[in-house]
Amino acid sequence: MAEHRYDPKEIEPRWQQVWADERTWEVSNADADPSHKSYVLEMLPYPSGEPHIGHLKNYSIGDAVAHFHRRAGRTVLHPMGYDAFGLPAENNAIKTGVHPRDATQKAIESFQRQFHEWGMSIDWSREFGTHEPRYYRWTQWIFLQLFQHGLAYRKDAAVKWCPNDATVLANEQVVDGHCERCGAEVEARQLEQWFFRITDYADRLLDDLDGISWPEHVKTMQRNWIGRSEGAEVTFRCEELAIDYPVFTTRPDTLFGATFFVMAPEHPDVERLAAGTGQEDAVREYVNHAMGESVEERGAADKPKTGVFLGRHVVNPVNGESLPMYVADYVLMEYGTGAIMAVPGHDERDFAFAQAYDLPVRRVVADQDPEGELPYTGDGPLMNSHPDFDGMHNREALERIVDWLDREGKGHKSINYRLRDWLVSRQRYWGCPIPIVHCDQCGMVPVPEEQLPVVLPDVTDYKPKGKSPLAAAEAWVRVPCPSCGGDARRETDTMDTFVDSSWYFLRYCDATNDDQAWDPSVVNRWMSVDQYIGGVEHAILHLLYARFFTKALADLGHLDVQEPFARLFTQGMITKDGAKMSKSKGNVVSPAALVERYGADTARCYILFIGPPDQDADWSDTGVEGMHRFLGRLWRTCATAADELPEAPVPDEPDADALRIVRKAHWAIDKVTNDLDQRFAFNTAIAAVMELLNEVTPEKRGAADAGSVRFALATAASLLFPFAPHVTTDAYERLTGRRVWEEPWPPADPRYLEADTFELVVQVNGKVRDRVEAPTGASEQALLELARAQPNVQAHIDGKQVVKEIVVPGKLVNVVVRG
RNA sequence: GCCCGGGUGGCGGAACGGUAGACGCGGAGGCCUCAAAAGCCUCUGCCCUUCGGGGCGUGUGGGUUCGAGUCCCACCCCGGGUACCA
Repeated sequence: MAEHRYDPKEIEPRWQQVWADERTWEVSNADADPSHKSYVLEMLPYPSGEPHIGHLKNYSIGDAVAHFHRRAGRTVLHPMGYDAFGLPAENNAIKTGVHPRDATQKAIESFQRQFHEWGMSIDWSREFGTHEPRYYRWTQWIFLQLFQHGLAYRKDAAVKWCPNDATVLANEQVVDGHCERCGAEVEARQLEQWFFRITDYADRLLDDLDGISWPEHVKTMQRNWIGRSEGAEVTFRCEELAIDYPVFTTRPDTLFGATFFVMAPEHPDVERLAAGTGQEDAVREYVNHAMGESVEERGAADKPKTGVFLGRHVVNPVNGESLPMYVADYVLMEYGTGAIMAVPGHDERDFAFAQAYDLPVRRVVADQDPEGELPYTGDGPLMNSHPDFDGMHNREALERIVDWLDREGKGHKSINYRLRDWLVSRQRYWGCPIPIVHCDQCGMVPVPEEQLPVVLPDVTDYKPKGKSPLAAAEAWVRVPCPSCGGDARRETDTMDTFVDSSWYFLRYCDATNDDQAWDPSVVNRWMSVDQYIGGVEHAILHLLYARFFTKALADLGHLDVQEPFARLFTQGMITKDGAKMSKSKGNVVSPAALVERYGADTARCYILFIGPPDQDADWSDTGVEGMHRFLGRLWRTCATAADELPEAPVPDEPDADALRIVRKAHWAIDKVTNDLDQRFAFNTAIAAVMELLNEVTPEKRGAADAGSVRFALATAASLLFPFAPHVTTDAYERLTGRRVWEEPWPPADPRYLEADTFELVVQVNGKVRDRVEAPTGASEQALLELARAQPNVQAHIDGKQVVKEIVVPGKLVNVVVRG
């Protein structure tokens, strides 16, 4: 008899070849029927170097979901592509002179090879890179759609500038005052840039979060980022200069407590306010200093409050009081109106400023203790305000005061957002060109659709110089104006790469369409993505932008869905020895090395077995060995059984040993199905298959008949298929002659889920005192009698008074005694 | 500071308010072998034991309950997000 040895190096390529030859995972748009389609998508990779362990986890999760959905009878769209534009390839080009396209292409090939070696069930007919003209042609088309509908615009604004990458950044790309990418300290600059009007969608982006199945913490992060605040805009007049200054406040109920007024250093009126007051020099000096501060310095929370008197006053509209005006850097120009009313009694920042500059503090909201410590930011009845409002709860007074202001023309309800418009232009080379031509006569002219794509030209110098390297491609820049035909120049900025990834999920639906970005009738049938899977680091940027694009494109009539990702799963990080893997730490686990040593099935299974996939997990080298042993045992047991045991059906009345393993098989079906369907509990699903196999090994299965053993083993292979597709396919074929991916997901037979007897747990005063075999359908009375008959139970209740008896049918009995 | 997660054996982790520690790793002993590798079997939370069993155990302190890792209150520690947003 032939010795069976588990050899992934032989098994895995053999089945990968079958899947490639037969294009097993391709789906036709004709089969996209909303009643049974499933769109399973993992975030597309940025192709740089080799795939890392996080990719393996991401795509192992996605592939398991895709397989499970397929075998549950759904038509699964499971595509793959590459987010290929971006700075790392360009920075590499500056260093080495290698064209970013070549470096990117090399990385893409490495990703492609490994995805194949991992056995991922991907529809390769829909593959693309976002750097290919056949893709970015449509990125440009979308830009023009937004431009033509006023959602893309150019304006001069204070923007965040990364001096190292020599480009502007979106607000979302600035982390603690530093460039998200390179870590350099970000500067503020006044520049004319391109923006997308995402703020128009703030309310919808907020409201529609309620309708999607996303992790609550991701929704919370988006809500905080959008930062909707309800309040009022209130007008304070500077009589000396006859200028009205509106301020935004969320606490109009504290208007009577305002004792001074503060403007941001960037406020355009600061200089003219100070003019002629004797404060000019002090103000100018302060403003210059504030402007010179880095974003990080200025943003430090514990920074002492500083500011300078402007020499002017404004009138508080509710009581006519005259309030001194200050300029202080704790007020931000980009939020609200760039000016605030200061209520030191009920705002910590205003209080700190008042302390520093010896300004009056007035309590206008009573605390539990009316003379309690200030500042008090909580609620309570108003005091020291106005006879009409004193004693009224501040939340009610808030409404009344705003109504009053409105009637008097001094203010009105208002809503403010933290969200800013999305700055999308970049002064860099390796990105999608913005399809706009600047003409002295006609202004900004969109490149006509039929001339798309505007192809990214080759340049020799990628180095950023404060303007795009494309500006050096003179022959490319100079074009006739599409409108008047006169001399004109192309826009030389490129788009933020987040633009590329904000619509790729739409292109997958109709990836080979050369006539349009997509056919709406096709997209409407595949979308929304049923299950999206990726890292939580994209909780704000990518996910917010993609939602915005989807809504904007829907408004323009190009698709019918409002939300791109119906369900989201965010995976945890894989660490090594508790630390993030990095080349500098030398603790990188390479998927390629893993697959080489153990095979893809082991690598994929272990990464899912290691713990709940949404949590961080620490890599263990010995843990992988264990998984490899398990897969080897599974394959060997199946292969041997296929050779040695005759083919036979499961008997109608299996004997005791057979019944045990058939029951275990159905238990495992039930468990794995639930773990996959209801939760993302891959770790416990795999553990259930391990338990099943442990019952069916030759040493453990006793006298079970061949049919029952074959059934249990085939079931184990079938259930493990979504995680370890090669070894299970091979084992299943040996046992049944059929292809497991063509088999429907097995149903659990309820007849086998419940046994004739169960183990009754007997407690006395909540402590387990015995366990005893009991018939499944026994009455409560019968269970009680059985329980009390046990000697050890007797010993614990003997001589004591039975106070109460609890019976949980099918589970336990608890006898409560006293004395 | 605020908002989320999370604290369970030597380790990763299981556990509808009902047997805490499934499954795996690691460890101990054994089988097979001339020997090894591979494989297989048994045991493995801590303490006590007359070997029947008993006591203690899920970050800490309270509470609810016949019964709490699970629910409630207060607190401690770790991780993440966010922070002059008026």
